[in-house]
Formats: sequence, C-alpha cells, structure tokens
Amino acid sequence: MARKKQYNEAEVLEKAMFLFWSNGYETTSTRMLEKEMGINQFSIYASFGNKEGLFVECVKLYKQKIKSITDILEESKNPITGIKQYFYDFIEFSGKNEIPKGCLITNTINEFGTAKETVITNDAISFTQHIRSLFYNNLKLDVTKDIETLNKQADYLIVAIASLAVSSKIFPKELVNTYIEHTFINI
Amino acid sequence: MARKKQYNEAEVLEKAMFLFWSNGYETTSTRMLEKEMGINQFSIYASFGNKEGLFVECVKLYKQKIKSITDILEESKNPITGIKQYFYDFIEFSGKNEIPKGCLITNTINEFGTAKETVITNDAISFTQHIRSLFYNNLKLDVTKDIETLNKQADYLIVAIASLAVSSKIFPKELVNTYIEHTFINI
DNA sequence: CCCATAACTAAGCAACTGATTAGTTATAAA
DNA sequence: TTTATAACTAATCAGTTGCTTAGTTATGGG
Repeated sequence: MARKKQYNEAEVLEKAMFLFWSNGYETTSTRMLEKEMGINQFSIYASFGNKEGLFVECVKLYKQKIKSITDILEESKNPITGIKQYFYDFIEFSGKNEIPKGCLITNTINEFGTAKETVITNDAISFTQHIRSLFYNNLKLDVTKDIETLNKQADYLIVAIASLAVSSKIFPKELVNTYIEHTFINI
Repeated sequence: MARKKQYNEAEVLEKAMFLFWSNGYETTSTRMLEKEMGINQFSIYASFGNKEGLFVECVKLYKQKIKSITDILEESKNPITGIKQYFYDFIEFSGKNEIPKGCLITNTINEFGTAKETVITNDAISFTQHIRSLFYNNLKLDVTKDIETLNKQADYLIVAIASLAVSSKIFPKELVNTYIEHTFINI
C-alpha cells in the first residue's frame, strides 16, 4: 500500500542513545540527532513522537544494555564480591571504548534535578531503587547480618555507586579503582 | 563627568552566583540573569564582559564563600574528624536554607566534562586538587601513617567528597549522613 | 548653566532551539 | 498500470539564545 521505512528504528535509536549518553538531554539538539541518526527530523518525530519520547525510549534501551551486568549481580552467590564486581563492571560499561560518559540514568537525574518531576526522572529514580534492592539481596547472602546492618550497607552502597557513576567520568581510572577498593574495606 | 552606576557589582554578582549554582551554566540564560540581577543585559556585559566572564567571577566568589569551611579543616589539629566535619559542613553549605544545589565547582566540571578544556574547568580541577592537599595534610597529623597510606586515603576521600557533592542534591539527607558515617569507618 | 561622558533602556541581530508544514517519492494492493 | 497511502525531503514556524547597537538619561567638572 505504501512506502517502506528506509531506516531501522532499533539502529537509529541506539545511535540516539549514545548521543544523549555522551551529551545529556538538553545539550543534544534535534539537529545533532538528525545527523547522528542519519534520518530527517520528520522521521524522528514520526517514529518517537517528540524529543522527550525519543529520550524515554533511549533510557529503556540503556536499561536493557545494562541488564547483563545486573544479571551477574542478581545471580551471584557471593556476598559483597558480587557487588564489588558490579562496581567494576559498571565503570567499564560506562566508558567502553571511549571517553567515560557516566551513567545515563544518574546523569539524567542530575541534569533535571529531583524538584522537576517528569516521567524521565521518576523512571530513573525507580531504577536506582531497583539496584539498591539487588545490593540488599546480595548482602543478605551473609546470614549473620541483621536487617539494620543490611539497610545501612545497602544505603551506603547505592549512594557510593550513584555518586561514582557521575564522578567516574571526571577522575582518572586509577583514582576510581582506589575509591572502589576502599569502599569495600568495611562492608 | 559622567553618570554613576545604579547598581552594586558585588551585590548583583552574588545573585548571579546563586542562579548559576542552582541551574548550571548553560541553563542560566542572560534573560534569567537580567531578571535575577535586576539590571539590563548591557550592564552585565559592561561589568563582566560576557557570560563566561561573569561565570568566572561567580566561581571566584564561590571559593571565597567556601573558604570559611576549608579554613576549619586547615586549622584542625584533629586527624580524620577534621575531614569528617568538612564533609558535614560542606553538605550543610551546599543546601543552606533551600534545595540542595551541590557544589558549584563539581557541578561545573560535570556539566562541561574534562574533554572540553576551558578556563572554567581547569580552575575547577585545580580547586579539587587543593582540597585533596588539605585532606592529605590533615591525615598526616596521624604520624603513624606511611606516605602510601596517606595518598590512598586522600585519593579515596577526594573522590568521595567530589562524588557526594554532586549526588547530595538528589538523595535525602539521612541517606547522605549514612554515607558519610560509613565513609569514615575505615580511615 | 553647559556639556562631555559614562550609565542606562529597549530594540534588534544572527544563530539556534523543538516542532510542523507543504510538497514529492516510493510502495503494494486493486 | 493505476492509485491510495505512508515515508520521505526541505523549507519554515515561532520562540529562545548570547550579544550588540542606536538612542536616551543622569552626572559632575568647567
């Protein structure tokens, strides 16, 4: 009946995701997206509605990508070392093959702030809570810990990783490694 | 000979600083600055050259403001607790009487990234190094520590505070406190 | 009082933003 | 082949950005 799409939505979405991840939401203009995705603005709006809609899809894709790392954590039977591995894997993931970009989720929370409540930030915050629960469950593998300790340590670790996610892009790798090693001394 | 300035440069600069601190560099438009500073754009450009020039002056003012906290750290004869106090004072300072704004310096490094080298980021990074040296000197008050330990701990603490400076604005106060308490368990 | 001079106001500049439009082209069912 | 329809292109929308300019107003030494 009609013409076929000349582009693959999944492909162009991935390109958009990397652009948002590198530059943040506001800094990434629709013209930059056009160029990077290799399609006309009209096509972007036809496929994703608007800039925010495109970004929401990018965050979904990001979560999928990071799932391989969280899966390892979820399946780990090794308390603490599982979380430590997550820290290292995450840092590796955040700067793969290029300049560290931090974490798309925490970058976003940081860019918008918590005051400005949007679909984007609410989604991002709930993802952070999800990671915290994975930490909690991993820590619980050590049956000698009471609930209060588990909560305190989970709180500590989620602040540590969320903070590091943002700051890892501005510090050299050795410094980040020193930080991670020290973080797990007393857990 | 000529007309007198109708505004006080120090006063309007302080207002600009709070605006940049709350919103970041890019998000703060010259129209917002006009409104907040209560003067015409022409006057802003007459006094500070351009937007970047104004921002540089704001960062200078910020450093002056934060000096009262770093002074306490510098004068402290108490290893570790002096630094811990700095953490708490800094968090207090970053969210005084209002929504936490983080740290103007680390916010800036974060917004611009390290790749984009400007007067602003270089200045900000050297300030971070300055704080690290204050940490180092405080840790050194404990004469039993060797140089390697001092460096590792100073590295750990500078990443911790720089990270926390950014993330403190997105986490509730109790969580931040939990993080700080845990940070100093093994120092 | 006069007037050179600097401080002011408001309008405007080109470049960019997210988003839309009118017009053209390719596709596949009839 | 015809034709309805969706996918495409490029121009354009109004609004905003950092910054400048032309024109007006206040000041204080002569």
